[in-house]
Amino acid sequence: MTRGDGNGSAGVDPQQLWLSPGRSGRGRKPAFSRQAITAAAVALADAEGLEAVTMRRVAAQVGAGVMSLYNYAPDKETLLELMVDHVSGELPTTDPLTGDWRADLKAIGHLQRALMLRHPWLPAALSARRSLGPHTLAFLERALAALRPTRLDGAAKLEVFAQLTGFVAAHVAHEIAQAATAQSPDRAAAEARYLAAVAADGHHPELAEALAAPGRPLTPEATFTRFLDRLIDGLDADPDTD
Amino acid sequence: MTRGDGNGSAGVDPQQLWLSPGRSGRGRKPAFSRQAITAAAVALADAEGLEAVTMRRVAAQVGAGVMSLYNYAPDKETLLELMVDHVSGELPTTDPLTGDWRADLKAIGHLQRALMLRHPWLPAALSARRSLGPHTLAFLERALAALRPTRLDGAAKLEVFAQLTGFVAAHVAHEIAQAATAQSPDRAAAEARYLAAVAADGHHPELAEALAAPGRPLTPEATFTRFLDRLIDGLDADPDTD
DNA sequence: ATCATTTACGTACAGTGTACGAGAATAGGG
DNA sequence: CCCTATTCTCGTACACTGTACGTAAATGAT
Repeated sequence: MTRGDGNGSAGVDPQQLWLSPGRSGRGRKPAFSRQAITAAAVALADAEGLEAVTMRRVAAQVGAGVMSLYNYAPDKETLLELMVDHVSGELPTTDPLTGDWRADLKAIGHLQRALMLRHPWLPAALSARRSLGPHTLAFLERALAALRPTRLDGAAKLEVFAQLTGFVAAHVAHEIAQAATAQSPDRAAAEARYLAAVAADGHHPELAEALAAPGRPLTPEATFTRFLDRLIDGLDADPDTD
Repeated sequence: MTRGDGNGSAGVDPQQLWLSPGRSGRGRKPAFSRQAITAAAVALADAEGLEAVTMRRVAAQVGAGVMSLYNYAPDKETLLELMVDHVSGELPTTDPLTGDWRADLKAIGHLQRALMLRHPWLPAALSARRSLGPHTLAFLERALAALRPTRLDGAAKLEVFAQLTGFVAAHVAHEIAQAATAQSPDRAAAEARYLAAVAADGHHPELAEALAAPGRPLTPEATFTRFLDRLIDGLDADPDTD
């Protein structure tokens, strides 16, 4: 019992998903499509957040029976992967590159951030999910092209892309959380009150000082740009310089 | 629609948790403790992952009835916050700082990474959770102290800490996922086969080349250090230089 | 002893993902 | 044209989730 979970010997290709829808013409015609189901799930997540994406609600959205969804995705995890790749299709992959790999990489980071702001559930859905659907791959291809002027080896380029994506996701998640508390006055007030109390207890002098001298607030955009620039400017074109 | 999501009017202090255990002596004595319950939940997560942390299993672990847990934490979300702060207590906060703020910040990053590797559920639990328990605050205090030599204003220091934490979490999440697939031979083989197929389709020349010239593999440790150094070395001590 | 207060926890309920299987639709072969 | 294999739809059922509610027990103050 418990779950059987058995990661021991599942043994199915996790990427078989992306290959071969493979209709053989025989049998009943599908009444829905992966596209439609995925799009419905995305619409639901956009409107009400990731936790609103339940099999029942997605089914209702597309007008299908709940169990019919399982003909298009073997389980909910997979549906989430489909969602991630679906919205990744919004990322442009044909704009010309400038040839300045740092500038190109920064542009890629900004594209990712914009996508995540448009789909606030994306950072959460992305974390720990490592799927590589066609749209994700197309964007990866573009990032690798941007990195061509560097002399990084293949593994290092892939690592840079993963790192960049993770960094942007972490930043946007933080950004969204901050915006959410800022938009709810009572929540913001409660947090401010709590921090003030902590600062007043005498055990957190640095925090007290930081809160006392906040500085002028920057736009999230500016903060993101600053950190992204720092990260990318720090990257080295040649791996063997240290 | 779009974002409304309806957090509209919850309105309870989210930080009241950390203040006032406030026993007035009256009434039945508690048979358990927040500490014990939190520790049990952490042990469960360490052993079987975050999804094994259910109220029923935690209760069984500490020998309590399920509903008794709700006397110690108002809901599961809160229990997760308690868990985060609990393990944050493992972070040292009294080692002397060197005065070299970059080196100190790097050390802080390495401490965070070590903690997350010890508790692999931590990156997931951390993402989108923005609680500030006493241990988290103590560590924040330390980070602020490390940043004292800079001329950053308060908000910028806090931002640096949040950014660093997010960066480390993203990296470790990636690192853990990678280690997991590497450890399961069939999964790794399936992924390799899939990528090889994609590389062979002719539409992903950059990916094909990257896979063909992987370079010698680096340890996760080395990769982390490299990126962390890049990020921190890129930080500026003075906010007004651009 | 009474009473207000606090905690313990059994029961119950709405909601989750999904296994199973019965029925409907389709296409090819006789 | 029926037959049959195949593919799809989807109702029902089950194990499991978080937690609201209510009752019973324990405690300190009066």
